[in-house]
Formats: sequence, structure tokens, C-alpha cells
Amino acid sequence: MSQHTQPPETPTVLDSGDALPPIEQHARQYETVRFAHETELIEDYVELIGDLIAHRGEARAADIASRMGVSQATVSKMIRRLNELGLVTSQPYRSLFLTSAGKDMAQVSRARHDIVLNFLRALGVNDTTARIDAEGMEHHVSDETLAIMQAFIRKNTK
Amino acid sequence: MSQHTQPPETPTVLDSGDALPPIEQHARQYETVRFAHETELIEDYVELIGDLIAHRGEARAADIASRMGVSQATVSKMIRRLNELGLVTSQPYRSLFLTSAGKDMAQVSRARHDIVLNFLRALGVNDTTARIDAEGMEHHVSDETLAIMQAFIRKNTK
DNA sequence: TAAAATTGTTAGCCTAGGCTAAACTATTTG
DNA sequence: CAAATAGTTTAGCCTAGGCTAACAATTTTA
Repeated sequence: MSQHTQPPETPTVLDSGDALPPIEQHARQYETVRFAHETELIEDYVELIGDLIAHRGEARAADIASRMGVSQATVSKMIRRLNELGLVTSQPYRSLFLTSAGKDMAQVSRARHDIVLNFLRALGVNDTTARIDAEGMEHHVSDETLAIMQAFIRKNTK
Repeated sequence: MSQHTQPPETPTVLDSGDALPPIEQHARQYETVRFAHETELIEDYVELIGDLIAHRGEARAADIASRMGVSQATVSKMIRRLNELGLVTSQPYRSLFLTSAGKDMAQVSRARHDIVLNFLRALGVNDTTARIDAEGMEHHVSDETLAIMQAFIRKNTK
């Protein structure tokens, strides 16, 4: 079948680390990451909108743009997407609101974010770094790991 | 200046969690994540190519495709990019090789990946889950956090 | 060694998520 | 209350990273 005489599947002595995972499992790992990438920006926007509403009373495109560090045009386009996904409601030139689906997503996202952030802090990571890392990590942490992080926080925080 | 009378910058009582970070810092967090996204796929390919060479003796497009879970056309296109970036050398229809820049990247990437994976295992996360989480997390973990993870591994592994 | 099977490449399409520039709407202010 | 300013949207462009289909090259095998 193979056009090459391959070394056996068992790892050779060349490597220092683990063997390669089985092909199917390996592919599923990358697929999981690709899937996370599709949803994470959406979640970040929804989470930020929820935060802005909670902290500032409203969520405006200009605020989202400056906090996200992108142009207002980009935000405008994204809001249209969030609308189509049924996560926010908006009238032109007016402030945004989260739908109940949006609120749910914001709440879940925020809770996950907080666990990761507090876990990193409990581990001893500096606050600024912890915030940056948490922002990137939160979408890639499974429920299982999240539960373990939560237990760790309880154990290591007064 | 503002067209709305805004609540003060200090958070209102509505929220349960932390205050919003200052705008500049907030934007930098998201920018860091966006930047990581640009490089992480590249790193994943380079890391996988390095692993295939180490474990199988060669890295072929078909193997990369099946392990990444993408089409061969996608891999072919990506290899061209890696070439342009000076990370691999390739002749058509021949196996790939990493340049020394590619080897460096693979080595760094692999080391980081292993630390995150072993950290999750030391934390008590199931192996399959740990592999999936590590794949997603590795590109978002700062050097500071990585060092702390490494210390944690040393302390919690016999 | 010719045919079959596998592997690799190219062309062309699509979506997401950035951007700038220009037009439009709302609010504030002189 | 009109003009200036601030905020929002739209149009059009670009890149990355997927895909399929068609074709080319290589390797295996009958």
C-alpha cells in the first residue's frame, strides 16, 4: 500500500519525547483547535459586549473597537455577524444588546475566563501576564481541565 | 467630546468580577492573541514536520495531511509558504527538510508543547484531554508562565 | 515494463477577519 | 439652530487557510 518502506509505527530511538499519537487522534487534536478558532473571536466579542454593558451600562461600537484594538469598520462587520448568529440585537447607529443566547454565551465565556485567570494567578503568574495568557488560553481549555483548575484555585487561595 | 453622558470609569456595582482593564492594556491583550494566531499554524506545521522526521525518518505531504486532518492541497500550499519563510527546503515530489531556522522553531515549539502537556498531566488531567488542550494552549503561554509550569512539573513528578 | 495506485501540484473557489476611504447619522456646541 | 464633531456604516481591497477537481509525477505491482 505504501510506496515507501517505512520504519515501523513504534517510535525509533531518534526522539527524546513521546511517540506520535495514532493518526486519527492526532488529526482530531488539530481539528479541535481549528474549531476553537472559529468560535473564539465570536466569544471574545460577546464576552466583551457583556462586560461593557455590565460595567459601563452600554456597549458601543467605538468602545469595542478601541478595546479590541481594531478599526470601527471591523467591529461594524462583526456586529452584523453576531446579529446573524442571533447573539445581539442592534438598530443602526444605536447601542447594542445581547439576546438571551448572547447573554448565556457571555456568562459562560466570562466564567471560563475568570477560572483560567484566577488559576494563573494562584499559580503565581504576574497579573498582567496572567491576563494576556488567559485571553489566549481560555478557548482551548476543556471542561475537564477547567474543573481541575477550579479545584486548584480553591485549594491555593485563602 | 463624547456624545453620550457616560457612567464614570470606575466600575458600577452591576458586575460580579474584576473591573475592565485600562483600554490600552485591554487592546494589547487581544493584539497578542491575534499575533499568536498568525504564527501558530506555521509553528504547528514545523513542529509536526520535525516530529515526523524524528520518528519516521522523513516528512511527506501525505502524512502531514492525514495527521493535520486537512487536504493535500492545503498542505501543498502551506509548504510553499514555509519555503518562502525559509523554514523548510523541498524539491517537488520529494521529502521535506527543515532549514536550521526551521529546526530551531521546531525545537522551541516542541519543548514548549512538552512543558504544557506534562504540566497538564502533573495537574491530573487525563492524557487524551491533556494532548488536545496542550495543542491549543501552547501558543498562548508566555515564557513566564512556562517557567512556572516547569517548576510545577519538577515539584509534582517523581 | 506497462498498468494501477499513490502522492503531489495547480487552478480556482469560498469564508473570515483585517484594513482605508468615503458617506451617512447623531450629538454637541457656538 | 446650524455647524462642527463624533460615531457608524458601507464599499472595496487584501491575506490566510480551508476546499474540490483536474492533472502530473512517482512508485508499486501484476
